[in-house]
Amino acid sequence: MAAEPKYQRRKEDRPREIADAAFETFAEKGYAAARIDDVAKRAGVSKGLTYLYYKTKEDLFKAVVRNVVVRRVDALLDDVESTELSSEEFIRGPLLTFMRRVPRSPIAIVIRLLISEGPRHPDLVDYYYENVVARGLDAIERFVERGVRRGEFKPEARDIQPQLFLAPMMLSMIWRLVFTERPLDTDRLMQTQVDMLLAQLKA
Amino acid sequence: MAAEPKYQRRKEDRPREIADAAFETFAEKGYAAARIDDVAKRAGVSKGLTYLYYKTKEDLFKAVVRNVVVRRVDALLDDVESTELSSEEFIRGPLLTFMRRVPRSPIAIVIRLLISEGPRHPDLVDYYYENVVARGLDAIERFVERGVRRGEFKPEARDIQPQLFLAPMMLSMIWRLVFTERPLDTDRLMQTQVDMLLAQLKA
DNA sequence: ATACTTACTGACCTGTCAGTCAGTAAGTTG
DNA sequence: CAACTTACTGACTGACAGGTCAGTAAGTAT
Repeated sequence: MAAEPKYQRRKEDRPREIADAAFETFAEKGYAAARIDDVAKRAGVSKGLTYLYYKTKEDLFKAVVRNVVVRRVDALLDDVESTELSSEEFIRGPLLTFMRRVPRSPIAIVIRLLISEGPRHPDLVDYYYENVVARGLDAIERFVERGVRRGEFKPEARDIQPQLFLAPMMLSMIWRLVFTERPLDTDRLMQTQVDMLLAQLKA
Repeated sequence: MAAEPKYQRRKEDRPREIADAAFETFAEKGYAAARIDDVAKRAGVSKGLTYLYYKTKEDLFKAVVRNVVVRRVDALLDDVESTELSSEEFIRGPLLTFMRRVPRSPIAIVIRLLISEGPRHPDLVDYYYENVVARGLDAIERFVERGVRRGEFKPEARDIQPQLFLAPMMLSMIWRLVFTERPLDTDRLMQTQVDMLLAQLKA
């Protein structure tokens, strides 16, 4: 009976496994109420190992946010940008789909964490702003600019704040986070916003 | 030298004083990181006294939210409703002002607390929904309805979701909470939204 | 004054949890 | 197989903070 090993040594995979477990734990309990013991148990690992890869709970938290962010946002933005549709088709298609997805995605969880813990982690907020918000806003602005150059949008379209596209998405996100089971037709919300914006933008 | 008293007994005022101090402390640190000792010190009171008026930290938290909510919302909604302006004037005037104020008001702080602590206090979330959100949405719906009956808005206006009015306000709130010092022209944001909505609503 | 009630204090108790580290065993090298 | 490296474990510690309560003194009644 070759006593099966108590654990495997997997130096490579541990950090990500621990970070994933931490993400789930933070998502459920929030930062303060999440125990490192829980994270470790979830990752199928001892508490001590967590501290081998992440010096402190705060480090782990930052790693989690960065991790989720880079893994998701790049993909999302990339496939939204590479398209040859007309501006209106693009807005009604890929962009709308993107906006619908975000409130249910892990990004929403990260936002919640940033809202509650942000003030005590200003560098994280900066990181998030530069890697998500700024890039997203920029993408929208470049898209509008392209529409204007193509003659699909009128020149005044340039004055529209990109945040106007995201406002209903934001509301939907918060709504879902807080009033989980209260109904809200978020699709219609974003649909209408897009209709209104197109009415303003189109040449 | 009539040794001045160490404290005064003020049974009536203590609860509110403590709740106010708690609100400030929660606002600064969040629920978990706020210490009852801090709250007590801020209220100029001993830790023990806090526990005379509020059985637990959680009780205190709930009292704080309810307290802030009832004290603010009634006033806000009331003076928005009692007006004899035309629908458009009303939207461009009092409603816009209201929307501009909220993100800087204590309501924003309460929202932050609800976002982070909501999941563990479902009754608080219900309370907040019924006393703030539902009433606000309802007010908007009744307002639109009135506009339609007066012939100022077209009948399809009834299909507009009231949340569309609030979306940019929501975004402004979150923006301020997270990216405190990053600029965002929130006034213009809401102004444009109102313009777009009126374009859709007007007969 | 004196006796009495109770708002209020603050030292203490206790459970919890981030962080440590001596020890163990998985895997590797010769 | 033995000697060695190091990924990994889990019992332990120290600090912190929620909650308690015996004692104190402010105010009141007689």
